[in-house]
Amino acid sequence: MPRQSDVEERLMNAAMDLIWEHSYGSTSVDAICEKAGAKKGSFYHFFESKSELAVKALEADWQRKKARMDEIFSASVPPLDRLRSYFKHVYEGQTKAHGECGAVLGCPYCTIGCEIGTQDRAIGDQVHKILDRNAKYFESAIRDAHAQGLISAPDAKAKAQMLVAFFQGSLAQARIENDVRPLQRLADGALELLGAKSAKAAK
Amino acid sequence: MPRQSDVEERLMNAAMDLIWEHSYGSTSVDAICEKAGAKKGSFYHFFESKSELAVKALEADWQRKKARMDEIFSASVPPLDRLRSYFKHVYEGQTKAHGECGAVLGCPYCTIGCEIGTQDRAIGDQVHKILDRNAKYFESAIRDAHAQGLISAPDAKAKAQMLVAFFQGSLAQARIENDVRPLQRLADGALELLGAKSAKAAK
DNA sequence: AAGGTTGTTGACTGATTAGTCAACTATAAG
DNA sequence: CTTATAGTTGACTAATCAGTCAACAACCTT
Repeated sequence: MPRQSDVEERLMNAAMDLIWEHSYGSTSVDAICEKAGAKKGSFYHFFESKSELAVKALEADWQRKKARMDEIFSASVPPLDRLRSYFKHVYEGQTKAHGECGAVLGCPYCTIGCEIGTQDRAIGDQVHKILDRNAKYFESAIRDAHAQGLISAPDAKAKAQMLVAFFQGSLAQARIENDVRPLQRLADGALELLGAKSAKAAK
Repeated sequence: MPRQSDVEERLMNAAMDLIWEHSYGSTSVDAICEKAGAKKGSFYHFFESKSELAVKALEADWQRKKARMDEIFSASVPPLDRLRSYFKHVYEGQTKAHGECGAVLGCPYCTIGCEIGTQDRAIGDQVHKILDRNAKYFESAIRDAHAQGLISAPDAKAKAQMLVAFFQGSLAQARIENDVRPLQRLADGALELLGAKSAKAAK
């Protein structure tokens, strides 16, 4: 097997960065190639279209984050602490990105999904799939919290969807306002939404 | 004063329709002109750029909706009923749009804001302003509900922001999944989030 | 009916877009 | 060392993009 290269990975990373910071529509293949230090011919050697790149880049991005998710949502951690520490992690990540690029960027999946979900089914489905995976972590934490009597959530799936909506809405708000403040109260708001007994008491 | 025309209005309406259904980036000035039955020269007679059109179209869109908002959020209506009937109104509007164009389109403000808020400050600020106006309706309904002892919300503004996040998140979810289901439980979810005493009891 | 203002037209520009392609090069297996 | 394969290159389309412009038409005021 001849020459091995990391151009494919560099292209996906560059694409995620640019699309997240700007948007899918305003990110050109040329710009992605330039940022990745690759030529257009290489781009189309690895991907058959910009759309296909987006789908694969989204998947790769999720896979990169998955390990961290598994750690944060470890079953060995008390369920509400999982949520607390996840929201803290998100807040810190957003704050860091803000420092680096001067803008609060919100959730890349939701932003891309809203932008082109109605036009490009492949990308829309990919985003949907990833958000579902994310919701599963919420769902099992909620189910565990219910089982332990920490909250009352007989329908864990429905509660998880509500929590995802609140979470994604907060991220969208933060992106639009270019302000991390809506994300500061993410954990408290989530616990309040779940009706956690000691929402305010818990430090 | 010579010839009066409705081309300006037609252009703004066409722009909102196309941008809402597709996206800002994938909506060309040519497409807007075609849908409005106008020529490009006319476009640039009324608007100095695509960005300026977007700002004005957003404002005009909000002004069109404002009367309905004032009616729904009338102080003569019990506060929680205002929210209930608003969410019902949104659900019906989304269902209707779905029937007409085959896709659940979510909130145009949020979608546009997420897409280009980081790139075009004028559009981002306009979206921010409109979403703030929307939140004000929630806020006063929540404050009234608190005053009447229907809910406990000492900080009405914070609660309203949470509600906006949940609301916008649900709309984003619906757009991404192309499914109105996340919007069916909007009213119930909102009342649950607000800790309304008779969230489930109320029909 | 004259003149000035407002609105309309379509052809135009130059930049940018996604995507193509044939020739080229590096490499690892035989 | 040979050769098939994987990866690289840059020049190339053809379409589309936002925006320009000078000439033209309709209308109100006077």
